[in-house]
Amino acid sequence: MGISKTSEYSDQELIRANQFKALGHPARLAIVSFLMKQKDCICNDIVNELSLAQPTISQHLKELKNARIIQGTIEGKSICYCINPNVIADLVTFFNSILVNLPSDESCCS
Amino acid sequence: MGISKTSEYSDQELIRANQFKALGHPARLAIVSFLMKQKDCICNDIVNELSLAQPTISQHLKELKNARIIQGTIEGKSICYCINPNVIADLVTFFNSILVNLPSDESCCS
DNA sequence: ATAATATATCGTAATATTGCAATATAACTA
DNA sequence: TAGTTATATTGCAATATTACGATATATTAT
Repeated sequence: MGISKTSEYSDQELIRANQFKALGHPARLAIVSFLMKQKDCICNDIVNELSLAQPTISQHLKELKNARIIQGTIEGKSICYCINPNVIADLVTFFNSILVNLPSDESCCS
Repeated sequence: MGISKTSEYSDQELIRANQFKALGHPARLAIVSFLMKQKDCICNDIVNELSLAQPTISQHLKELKNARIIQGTIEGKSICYCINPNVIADLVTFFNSILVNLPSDESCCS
């Protein structure tokens, strides 16, 4: 009957939720901000930048990578991470479509 | 030295992370989708819509409300929830600013 | 081959989240 | 007032996340 009463959640919903979950931790958000500020690829200056141990950063990077927020390529003995522009563009579209679908008058709940 | 080596995380980062955390669960995302589809305010048809118990929905609504993603107003004996357009607009801006700051050529990590 | 550097994985403790039954609260209704 | 409906809160078990030391892997340098 409802969104999840029949099928649980759709793949789309699960993927989307996973993207937000990945962004929903200050350390991971800081990693994204850092990658953004650097313009070009940054490898593990991130470890020196955040006050977290290397395995912890590695774990956070893995989650961001699973959610496709970032991507990494091997660059000699280090790894070059950067933001995946497609996912970010997709998120812009997602929020824009919410905005567009909202009632124009904000009379509701105000 | 780093983002969090001196001060932990900034208020902005914590607020932002909290917004994403709120969106980072399929049930809460389904609530947002549902509110979006309804255009006007929906109260607790949500409970009938999702396959979760009423206290669980109430808890999820609380988290969305804390993160300012939704807002609720009392409407007689029920409560009218709807999406907060300001936060959504702010998120559009957030992701747009990431897009704008990315290097134009995607040579990096490709 | 050995050492050094960069990163990932494993195991595990501490903590947080999720989901719900039971119960409380608040507002209408008869 | 008592009953009903809509929602919130509490308490708690099951599960997931976070952080990190120890260790593994992979690449480059000597």
